[in-house]
Amino acid sequence: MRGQASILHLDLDAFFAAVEQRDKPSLRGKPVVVGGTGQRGVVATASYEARVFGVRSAMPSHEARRRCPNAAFLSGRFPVYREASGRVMAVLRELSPVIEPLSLDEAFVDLARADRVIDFTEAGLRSLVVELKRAVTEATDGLTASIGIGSSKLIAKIASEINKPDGAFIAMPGTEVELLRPMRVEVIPGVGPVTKEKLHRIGIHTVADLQQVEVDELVQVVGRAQGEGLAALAFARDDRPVEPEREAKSISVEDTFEFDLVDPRVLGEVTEAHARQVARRLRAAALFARTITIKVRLHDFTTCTRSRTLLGATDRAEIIADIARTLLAGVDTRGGVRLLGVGVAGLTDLLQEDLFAADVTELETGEADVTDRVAPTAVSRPDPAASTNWPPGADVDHDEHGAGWVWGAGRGRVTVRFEARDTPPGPVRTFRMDDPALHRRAAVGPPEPDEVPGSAVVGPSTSSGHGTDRPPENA
DNA sequence: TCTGGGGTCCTAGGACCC
DNA sequence: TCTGGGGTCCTAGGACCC
Repeated sequence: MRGQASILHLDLDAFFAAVEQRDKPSLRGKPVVVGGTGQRGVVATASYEARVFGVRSAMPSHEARRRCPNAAFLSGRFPVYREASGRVMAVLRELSPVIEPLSLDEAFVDLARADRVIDFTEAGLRSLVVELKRAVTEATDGLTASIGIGSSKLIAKIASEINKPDGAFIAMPGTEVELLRPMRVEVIPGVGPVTKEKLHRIGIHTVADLQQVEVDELVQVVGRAQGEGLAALAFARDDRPVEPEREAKSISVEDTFEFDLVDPRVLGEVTEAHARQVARRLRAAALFARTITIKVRLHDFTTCTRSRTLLGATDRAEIIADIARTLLAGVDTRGGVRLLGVGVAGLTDLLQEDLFAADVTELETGEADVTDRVAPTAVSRPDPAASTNWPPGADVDHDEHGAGWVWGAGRGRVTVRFEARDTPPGPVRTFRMDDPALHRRAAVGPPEPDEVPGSAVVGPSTSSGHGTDRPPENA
């Protein structure tokens, strides 16, 4: 904790859904749900209109559909979100070079290390917030953010939640403990459903309750690290710095299948495809990994992980794939596999090929891992006429009707609404999926290698700018 | 017809070393 | 012929975050 309210936390409001409403005029003011649209999908973001119906992040999509059948359910356009996020981060970086993005829609800023002189009085911070909110909205063509300012990460983050959406709260030094007192324990980051339940069981419901209890008792209930952490946070004691460049500790790719997979051959192919993707990301980051992990979620939702650590680090798809396959062989998958993941950890930027694993490199060499041989969705979706090529919300162009987005798809047909960010709500038309005049724009979802010749997709796709000619900032 | 995908951090036990 | 301690690395699982 610092003597000044010098940490700022920014949180974009209902970010994914807000981007969709920005780009799809007919959805403005209406419930929008972005997330997995399949049987096993969950909600990533719900617009505030959808939240009225009780739709929440992480809720299964079928439950969201039950609660709000009239919402638009969209599968998400991540290149577009990345582009908007990049613009917001650039605005923050103008304020201070010391920013720590937590995700696409959240970041901390260290105002104490700003390039310019900052007025840390309440009035000064208030006008900074007004200016910042205006800059974010301008840079993103209409998105809003909520901002919190305080003397620590804890307080800044909690403050940004207080007047959400499109709000701000400045917690001046000295007011922190009183601010926290009446709040429920789960406002403290790190207190999830399990910890909350444990605390409830010993009579702790509010931060005030937490302030009364002995550290030893806390440690007994929730463990050493968390107990001591909570005891400090209850009194707003938090000196965690804003860390601009945190290095990645692991890289992983996983996939939940529409139907449980049983066929060991198919599981092997998925493992290999994931391994290739992991290797590609390792190489893109110029990193090498020493530990290979697989994650298997079985039909009954039990999850197990298996890992092996090599003597030296690698970035080779064949080695990662071979070890992953060996690890998978040690798991009983006969009951069916719901999710399969491959990950790596122990990352370094030095190459040191494993002596034993070197045996398997003879299996395959060369550029075989540039494209996926098996797209997981292809194996999990036996139906070739499926609408996976036309995910709801995806950008399309029609030779005659122009720019639009996928309203829905099925039975060999695609319904498109023709509108864009700067047009009025547009008309809806239906086409055959193989209509040659109809084209997908942004590459969202399963990789389509033919669309991106010779290069992996890095950063926003060229089509994601919706008429802007600005180059991507964060590629 | 329940329950994503990408991560981080912590815990606990066993091997191994000094 | 009794049972040290500390430290590190590895593996597996789990809570939590957005």
